[in-house]
Amino acid sequence: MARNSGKITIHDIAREAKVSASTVSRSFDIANKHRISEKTRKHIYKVADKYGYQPNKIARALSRGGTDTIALVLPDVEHSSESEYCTRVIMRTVATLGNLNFDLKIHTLHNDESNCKLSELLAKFTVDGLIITGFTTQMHFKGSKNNESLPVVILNGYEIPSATRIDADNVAGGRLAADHFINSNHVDIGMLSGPKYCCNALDREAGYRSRMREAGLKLHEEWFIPSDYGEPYGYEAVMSLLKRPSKPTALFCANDELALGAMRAIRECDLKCPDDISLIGFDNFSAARHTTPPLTTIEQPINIMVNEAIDHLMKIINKQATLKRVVFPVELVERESVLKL
Amino acid sequence: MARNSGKITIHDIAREAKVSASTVSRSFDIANKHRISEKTRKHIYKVADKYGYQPNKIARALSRGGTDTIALVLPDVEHSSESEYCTRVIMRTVATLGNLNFDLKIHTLHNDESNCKLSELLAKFTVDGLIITGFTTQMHFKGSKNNESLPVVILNGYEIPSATRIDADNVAGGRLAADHFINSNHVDIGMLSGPKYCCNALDREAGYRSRMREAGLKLHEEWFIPSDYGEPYGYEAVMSLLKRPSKPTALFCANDELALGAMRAIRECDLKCPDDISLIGFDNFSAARHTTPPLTTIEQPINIMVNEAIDHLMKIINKQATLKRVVFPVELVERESVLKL
DNA sequence: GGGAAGTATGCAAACGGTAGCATAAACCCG
DNA sequence: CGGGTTTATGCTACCGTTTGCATACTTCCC
Repeated sequence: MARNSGKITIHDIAREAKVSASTVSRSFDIANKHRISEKTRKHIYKVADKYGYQPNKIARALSRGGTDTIALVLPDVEHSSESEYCTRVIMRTVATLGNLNFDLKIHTLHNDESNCKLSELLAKFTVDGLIITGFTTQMHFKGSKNNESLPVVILNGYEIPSATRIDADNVAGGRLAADHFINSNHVDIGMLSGPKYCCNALDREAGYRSRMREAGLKLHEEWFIPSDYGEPYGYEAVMSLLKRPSKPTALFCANDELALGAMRAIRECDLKCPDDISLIGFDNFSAARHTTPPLTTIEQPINIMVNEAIDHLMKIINKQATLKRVVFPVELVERESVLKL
Repeated sequence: MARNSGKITIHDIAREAKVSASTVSRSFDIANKHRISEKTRKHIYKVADKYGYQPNKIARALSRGGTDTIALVLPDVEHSSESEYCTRVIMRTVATLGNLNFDLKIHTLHNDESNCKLSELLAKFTVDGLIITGFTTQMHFKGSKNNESLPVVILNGYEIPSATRIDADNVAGGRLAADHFINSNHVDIGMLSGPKYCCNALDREAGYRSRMREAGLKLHEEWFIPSDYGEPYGYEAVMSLLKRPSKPTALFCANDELALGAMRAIRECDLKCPDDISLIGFDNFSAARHTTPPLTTIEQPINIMVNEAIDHLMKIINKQATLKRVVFPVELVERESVLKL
């Protein structure tokens, strides 16, 4: 039995308005392709309003063959350090989709889905397209064999064959950080380099190192400390670092949370940031402006990136575009956590 | 033209397996109501697997009259202080729904939707139910006239007629905070009382005041400072407070972000928390354990509340339950931001 | 061994729209 | 004014499932 039985349908309106169902259908076709006289449209709208009629989207989807819904696929992490990132992406996505009259579904990925075919995911989620974001480690999806481009875009994540990939220029971000330290005359610099398995952390480190090399700076390997993302890890890393005889004067942190932990460690060792140790973070998450001192950090243009992701996804859905790779520039937002020597 | 043309359908499988479409359909009916011989089921599964067939959920939805998806409705705030809350609720919701084979949609509310009928929202979003969360100010939805209970639950938000409401016991939370200060022998206590229009802040304040009154404490109205939620507001409030001749020895903050701002202000005035001013927050968001000092705060059982919301929503959808009002107990998690006098 | 009871399957009518084709009406213009 | 073009609408066959009812086939038991 239909759960929504009792609902009024296009036929009720047609009967009441003394027109055919097609006419009613056409009068609700937003893209006014099928023309209809303004008079009947008005008339139909009046009847529809009177009965509170709304076209049934499911029937429409079945008939048209598109759900006007896309899914945002996120890592399945309840205690995610990424909560701010997730929320920003979600909020921006619903806002942008809203203008396009698209809906948004949220899915997380379970292990048994991590190596199925992307096209199966689309069917399973009942959506027209996918934005997969935040998966920084390798994924094992199978693309389409015939190399047609699927309506899938990877946002800030590990590459998937036959899907468009959009992310921030993490390498450039690393270079920017190194640059800023170098311009402030720091020489003994290190890095909380983040997770070894995480592509964005790796890129940030690569950029940082390459700029250091260019400047002829010595790379002290013992000052490159990998760890998971998360405040406590930054804290621990810096705590252990500060016990050593020789310390860097500046530390680039692969994300802001690590920097937060670093700050706490510095404070607890009765040192001061930036006087004793300068810090640069990455992400410019909201807390960064309220730390003591406010954190200098690297920002990626998340909103723009999300918009681009959606824009391109729509083009693929409408068969107006295919594969693409976009990298967005990042920028350094300078606050007070770096000391000029 | 159907966008997903070329997909293989139940009829393809039927033809290939030399059975009727109904038989294929029945073999995919999880709730094995329509019995089918194990032999043919196996056979059909084999064929289906071979062709990678998945039943089309849209057609199923149309036929059955239910989408097996619900929508989570959130406030439309990109720079939300609530990002951690949102993410936690979203993550918990997808996880729980996943077990029920339900999908999750995310929607925000625009002004033009703020006073339509709930049943229209359900149709517009194409979902079987709604969880509306985080709207702490009054909403103007119209319920159902015939007083049947709609599949809508309000989680942590302002009441809506004819919808189930679930939230934390904010009043008790306020009492708990006052209690803790009182047990630590504080007498001159105040509150960053949060937004005046926000029902949970109001409840927290009411509980706090009532416990103070019971204990015979003097209510210094000038130490009750309302403001929006957000770190900067806490900072400003305490900054202005600290300029006054007489100050409280303890402050209850309507949420953790306010407490964070308060801590910063205290630090910048060269005072110390808790030595000079004790602080209690509300929410126990993740940063609370990493502040200096770690923040004593009140925690609401979000995961349990979300589960209850979904559980009850499912019951309404299946017509097994109606209206309900649930309040969940909160608890104080003690850390180091309160000084024992 | 023949009817009752149970089981496995097929048929066809929904579910609520959309859209191609056909038709009718209106308009245009030499 | 009559044929050509445009515009507005109706008819009907889908879209891919589910499901009530009918049917055919088994079992079973007296």
